[in-house]
Amino acid sequence: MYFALALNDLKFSRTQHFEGQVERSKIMSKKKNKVVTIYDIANELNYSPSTISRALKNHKSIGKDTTKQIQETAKKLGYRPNSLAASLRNNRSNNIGILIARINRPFISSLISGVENSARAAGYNVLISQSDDNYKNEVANAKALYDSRVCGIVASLSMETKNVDHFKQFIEQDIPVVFVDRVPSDLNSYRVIIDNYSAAYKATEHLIQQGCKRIAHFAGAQHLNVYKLRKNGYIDALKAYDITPDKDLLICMSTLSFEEGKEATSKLLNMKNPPDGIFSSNDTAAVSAIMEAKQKGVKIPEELAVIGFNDDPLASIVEPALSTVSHPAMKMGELSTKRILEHADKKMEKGVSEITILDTEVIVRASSKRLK
Amino acid sequence: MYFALALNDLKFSRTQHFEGQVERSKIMSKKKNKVVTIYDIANELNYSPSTISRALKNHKSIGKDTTKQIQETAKKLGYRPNSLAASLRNNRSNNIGILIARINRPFISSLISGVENSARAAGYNVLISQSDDNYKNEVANAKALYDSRVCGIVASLSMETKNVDHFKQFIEQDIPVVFVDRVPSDLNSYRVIIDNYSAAYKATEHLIQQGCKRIAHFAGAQHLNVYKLRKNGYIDALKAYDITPDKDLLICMSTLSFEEGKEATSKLLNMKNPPDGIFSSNDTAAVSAIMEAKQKGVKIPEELAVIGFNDDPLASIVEPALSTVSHPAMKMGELSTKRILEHADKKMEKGVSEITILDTEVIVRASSKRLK
DNA sequence: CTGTTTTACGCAACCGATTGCCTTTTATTT
DNA sequence: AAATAAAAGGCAATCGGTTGCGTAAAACAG
Repeated sequence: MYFALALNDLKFSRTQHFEGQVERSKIMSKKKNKVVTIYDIANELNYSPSTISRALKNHKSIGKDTTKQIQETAKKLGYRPNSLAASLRNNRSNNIGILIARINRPFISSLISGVENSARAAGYNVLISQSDDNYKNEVANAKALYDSRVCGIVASLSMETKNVDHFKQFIEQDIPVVFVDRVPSDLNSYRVIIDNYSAAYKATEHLIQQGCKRIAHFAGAQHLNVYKLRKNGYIDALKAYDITPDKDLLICMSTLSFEEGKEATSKLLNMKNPPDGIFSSNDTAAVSAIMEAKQKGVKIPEELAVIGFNDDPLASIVEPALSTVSHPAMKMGELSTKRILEHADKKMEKGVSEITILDTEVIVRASSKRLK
Repeated sequence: MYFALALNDLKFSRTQHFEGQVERSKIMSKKKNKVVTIYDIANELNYSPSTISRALKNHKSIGKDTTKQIQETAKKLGYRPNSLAASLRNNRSNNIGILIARINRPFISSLISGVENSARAAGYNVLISQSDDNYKNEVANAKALYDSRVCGIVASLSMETKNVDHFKQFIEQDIPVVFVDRVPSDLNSYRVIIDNYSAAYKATEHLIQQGCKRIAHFAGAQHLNVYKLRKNGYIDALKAYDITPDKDLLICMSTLSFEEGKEATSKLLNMKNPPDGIFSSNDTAAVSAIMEAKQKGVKIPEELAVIGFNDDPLASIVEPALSTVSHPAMKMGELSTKRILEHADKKMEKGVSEITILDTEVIVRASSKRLK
């Protein structure tokens, strides 16, 4: 009897280096920073660690009462699962990686916010990385996220990215990749986007309906399909209203920055035949256009109507307030997380992409309101 | 001879469940998604895994040549360390946690950006969590970050936080906690802040020097020391210039939101003896004041000079451009990371906090420029 | 009262890197 | 040349949770 009890007591203690370890660990357990593991629960209740593990995740092969008892004891002891251990064993963490160009931009930080909210609600953590719009950084960050065994990634391409091979490592390991906004067109993946073409079409159409005849467009880097689609929407809207696109009014920028916008506006306004409207692919450049025009004494919207894209906070502050196109960043982040979490349940077919398209709307403010 | 070779070949293969495993693993290794581990390198070069591990981190007990050979082979085989395994063993990851109220705010997203840049440069990842200015979320997020074994955290308190016990778990485990901006005053930790008192003093002084006699202040929640210090700086500046602080001009807000600012401004302007200057604890409320004043036909800065705090992008867009106080968010993020990375080298004394204070400057723009 | 299924749980390998201690070999000292 | 020190590397335990397989006992069927 004595032996049986003794054996029982030792049954699930971990293999130890030293003979005296049992005593030592008892002492240890008095220290406050001792962390509780499933082995401690196992010892407490005389179950095996496997039973504890299963009970904690409500595995059906463990009895109802046992499960309850174990879960209560776990709570009583203040057990906190070591996710590193589980991740190592499963070769997958519960971290979602985010790969974007720059965190401190309104659209992106709202996107991240959306991802974070929904990820955390589901018990996942969020790892961020920014490439600073640099291709090499993007590749390095993709490696780093891969190495930390993220269970999925949300990505928006850098301005420089043309080759997307660095995402293939994820796809090969069946790690879901969700591209948002700036997405590649030739990779088997999830995509969460807006209909850039029709958004641009509607924005341009709005300017036309306000009486603009010569509408300029600030286009972004054309290898990024968001900007290409916006440009196409712009051109097709013009054509639909029998306006011949004028090459001089199509300004291709590389970053759509404040400076680029300012300079472009300056040139446009100095033309012998200046535009009476500008549709910018982002709000930053649009705001710079407004400020430059005002400085030059050009009346907005009477002489120059302006509409931007994104609905950044700036848009409602600038004067006159900037008309723009809504870009549901937060929502896009939430949907991206959803795609990743759902992915576990299904098998993605090779060569198939799942695309989620969100609605946008033209937000009309003073900068383009010429009628009435 | 035959046996010796055979033994040698098997020497470092992991313990396997099945007899036929050796063949099987050879087949496996042809699959492209086989991941290379130190065991593979060990087998390749006939060294033990421990030697590989040491060589890869340039441990001095491994010979120079051996180390070189191992590192080259590692590269050749495309070895990528499994940080989960290392983290489990060391009970610490190389993830830095960020705990803030809201990601999509200019100051915060720049702060995160600074943390991310410097962390990644040092080979660390960044985990984010936002509390939405809710105390319970903050506590839960702290738990989550703790559970994922971050090696340090950067935190800025939520508006609601009064009790900071949820940070003690980190300190007990010697995990460095760096508070930024909204810091507690009674916790043994690192802090990266600006001198809020003197920044506010200087901002208020600036308004006085521009001829303001009745200066109002938009104060934030007073249990957060940033806002309390700004209020104190404001009051002391007034006193220094023999202006008696008027209680009616001291508006305590809870969130310093656009709406709160608008409402407060409206009330102030309706007073029989309205203020001729406003020093706001943030730019959002300051901008709302400008807009509200303009709408009421109050001239800025002639009838009402306004200065904000933070230098958000909005500040230079609003018209007239908002004077404000710079808040080096990016820099603060970088310094926070630095504190965490340095922490490993030193021992923090119980009861001692290390505080880093950054310079700020008053940025004078049109909204407060009354002279000349 | 046997034979079969189900229930409930234990065993031990496993994930991959790290590290204290030990052994063997080589270099240095007296 | 003997003794000591230093260099180079291996052994095996360890971190903590997970899981395929095996088994004893209980429930059920016949």
